[in-house]
This record gives sequence, C-alpha cells and structure tokens, in this order.
Amino acid sequence: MKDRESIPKATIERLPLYYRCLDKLANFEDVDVVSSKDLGGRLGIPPTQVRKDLSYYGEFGRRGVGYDVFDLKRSVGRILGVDEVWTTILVGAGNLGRALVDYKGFEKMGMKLVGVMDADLSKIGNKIGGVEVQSIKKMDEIVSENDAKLGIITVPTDAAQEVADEMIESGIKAIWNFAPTRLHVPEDVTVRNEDLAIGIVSLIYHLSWKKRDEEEGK
Amino acid sequence: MKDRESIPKATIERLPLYYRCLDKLANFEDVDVVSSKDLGGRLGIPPTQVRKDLSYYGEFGRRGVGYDVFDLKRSVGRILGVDEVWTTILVGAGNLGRALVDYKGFEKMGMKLVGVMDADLSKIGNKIGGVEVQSIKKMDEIVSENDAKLGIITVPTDAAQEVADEMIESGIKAIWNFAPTRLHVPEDVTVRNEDLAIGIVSLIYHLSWKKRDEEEGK
DNA sequence: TAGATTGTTAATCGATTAACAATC
DNA sequence: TAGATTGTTAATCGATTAACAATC
Repeated sequence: MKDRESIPKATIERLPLYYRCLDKLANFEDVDVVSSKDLGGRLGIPPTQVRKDLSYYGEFGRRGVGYDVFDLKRSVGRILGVDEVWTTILVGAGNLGRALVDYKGFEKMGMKLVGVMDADLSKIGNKIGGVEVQSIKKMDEIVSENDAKLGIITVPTDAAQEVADEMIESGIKAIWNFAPTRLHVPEDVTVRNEDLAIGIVSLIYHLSWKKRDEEEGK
Repeated sequence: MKDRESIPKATIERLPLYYRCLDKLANFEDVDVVSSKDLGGRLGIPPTQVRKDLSYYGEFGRRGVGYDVFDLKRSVGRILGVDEVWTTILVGAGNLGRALVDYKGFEKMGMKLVGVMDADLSKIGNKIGGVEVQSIKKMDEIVSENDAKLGIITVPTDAAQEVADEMIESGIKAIWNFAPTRLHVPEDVTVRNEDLAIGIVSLIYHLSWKKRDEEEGK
C-alpha cells in the first residue's frame, strides 16, 4: 500500500460509492465479476479513476478479467473500516437528528447508534427510531459504557461548540458536525462538517447564472 | 469577471461560507470592515485563498484597508444569486424532508418552499413546518403556478429516478438529490447529490486507520 | 492466438499558495 | 511616511487522465 498520507482525499470519498455499488451487485444483481468500466459506468466515474483509486491500497483485480465482486466488496470494506462496528452517539434530537437515526444505510457502514441525547428536557424520554432520548448529562456514562468513538452533532449552531467540548471530554474521537460553524478541537480529534447550505446555494448559483446568460443571450 | 467556466468548483463552494460569515459580521457583531485575514481566520481558510476567490468576480476591497462588510455581503449575495427568491418544491415528507423544511438557514439563501409532496396517501394533508403535504399528482400544477425551478428529492432510493423524471417534466431545472443514487437527467438540468453516507464513512475510515496505526505502534 | 482488462508511469489539468507591486 | 492590505502573477502542489506493457 502507498503511503496513506499521499492518498487523495477525493479517492477516500469515492470508496464508499464503490462499496455500496459492490454490495448492490453482490446482493441484488447476482453479479460475480465486474470491470472498472462497469463499476465506473454505474457511478459516473472513469474506469481509469476506479483502477487508480484501488491501486493505492493494493492489487485486487485480474488482468483480462476484472474484479471478483464479493472479494472486492470485502477488500474495500476492510479499507474503509466498515467491517467493524463503530459505536456512535448523537446529540440534538430535532428533525435532522431523527432523520439520521432512522436512516438505515448507516448501519450497513458499521455505524451503531448507542445513544441519542438532547438538552431540552421536554424531549427526554421520547423514543426516536427505537432509541430513547436521554439527558445530555448522561453523555460521559453512555460514551464510556459503550466505548463510543463517533459523535454526531445536530444541535443549533450556538450550542455546537459546547456539545463538541463535552463529547471530546467524554472520549469521542471523531465528530460529524451538521451545525454551520467551525469547531475548535484538539488535533487528535477528526471533524467533518456537513454544511447543507452549500448544497442549496451551489444549485442557486448555477440557476442564477444560467438565467443571466439567457437574458443576455436575447 | 473571469470566464465563468474557469472558476474552480471549490471557490463556488466557499462563497456561501463567506456570505454567511459576512451576514453574521454585519448583523450580529456590528463589524464594518474586514480583512481577508480576519474573514479567512474565522473560516479556516488562508487569506490568500479568500482574495483569490473574490478576484474571480471583480475587485471588492480597498488596498491597505480591507473589505466593507455590508458591501461585500451584498456583492457576494449577488454573485451567488441569493438576492433573488428561488421557488422550490420538495418531494418526500419523511424525517429528512421535514428537517430540510424546518431548516431556517435556507430562507436566508433565497430558497422559498412552495410545495411539499409525497406519494404516501397517509401523509397527505399533514402539515410540516407550516406547509401542507400534497399529493405528488399535483406537482405539475404546483410547479407551474409558482414557476418553481428547484426541486429537492428526499424519497427512498428506488423512487428517486421516477420523481426526478416527473420534476423535469414539470419544468424543474435544478435538483438537490438526497437519495444515494445517480440520476439520469437532460443536460440542461443541474443535479447535486448529497450523499450523507460519504460523511460517516470518511470519519470511520480515519478512526479505523488511527486505530490500526496505534495497534502497530505498540 | 486475439480480445479484454488490469496496474502503473508519465502527461495533463486544476487548485492552492507564495511573493510582491500597487495603494490606502 | 510607515504599516497594512489588496489584487495578481508565477510557482507549487495535488488530482485526473492517457497511454501502454503485463497478463488473463
């Protein structure tokens, strides 16, 4: 395997797509062998990119033949770490939190939710997706009992840093942050910001310029 | 302004961050002037990158001084197109749809929701975020009456392509797709895929390799 | 063998960063 | 003037794509 530091970030973001597609191929389409052309074609990724991405981690195919779907799925799963279970807590039991708790796709990726918390007393005790909402004061206990390493923040922007601090204090090592704010964390903690506003605004940007071009074109 | 085609995609994704930060600066912190160093510092972006991003669209600052917060906010708003109102429909009134409808931040970006639809008869008539869920059969009517150009898909994967087809048929020109599948659309329609699984899996990837490194390090 | 497909090197393309003259 | 900061060019860095020998 190549030096891990030198692997493009973009490659790491494509691996989950390969993984999900291979799972579909294996379990729903009964395909045994797939070429980089097939796999890429289904995802809108050039075959040469597929091969390059995989090549950072080893040799998984057979020249002249392609990739064994089952083997490659297992290999990519191991590369990603989704062959293990990652216990996770979520703080912020609003609609977005609820949506993430219910989303079945994450379990397939090794994520196991062991606690949902909220600061709002009126929400405590409610069940969402089969899990009972608990007080944020129980975080320490929940994290250590389950050895949780992953935390999801779906609280309002103002509360996000405070929640992150508590998560880190409890032992969380990776944070998925949906609040549109930058979190300050120690360097051994990984943060991923999921800023949904970027999505809608980038679409508006494209619509807007298309409109301007059309008006000008007349 | 530079040839728009040559502007980096990454620049376009940073503009919403500048815009939101400038809004905060203007309305909550009463700051009048900001330097690229200040603005970048708040967002974790190098000052030279901030200046370069803005420079694609014109000259907005004063040498030796910085940028006028109010002016720059307005300029960036115009660049993005968020100074106009973009009528939008959403299909899929599940938890994620509900979360997006309730999210207040999008209105500030010019998005105005004019219809929420679902195929599930039992959901029709429910109110979510002050908007009544309607039958998907009304899409044509809703889109043309409101001249909606933006569509959000939060239905299960299997239904996504079908919903996209109906949206395009009705006149929708940009689609924000939360279903983890590639949509096939005509070239005058813009699609943005918001694949949430990538977020959690990339965090798992980092945790997983950190763990492997630690085990090896011993 | 002929056709298909991988894995990898080299070339190209795209994005970020450094450096600095211009200017307040 | 001296210090600060922009806008832009050139250099660097990073990611994608093309080309092709190796091999089934």
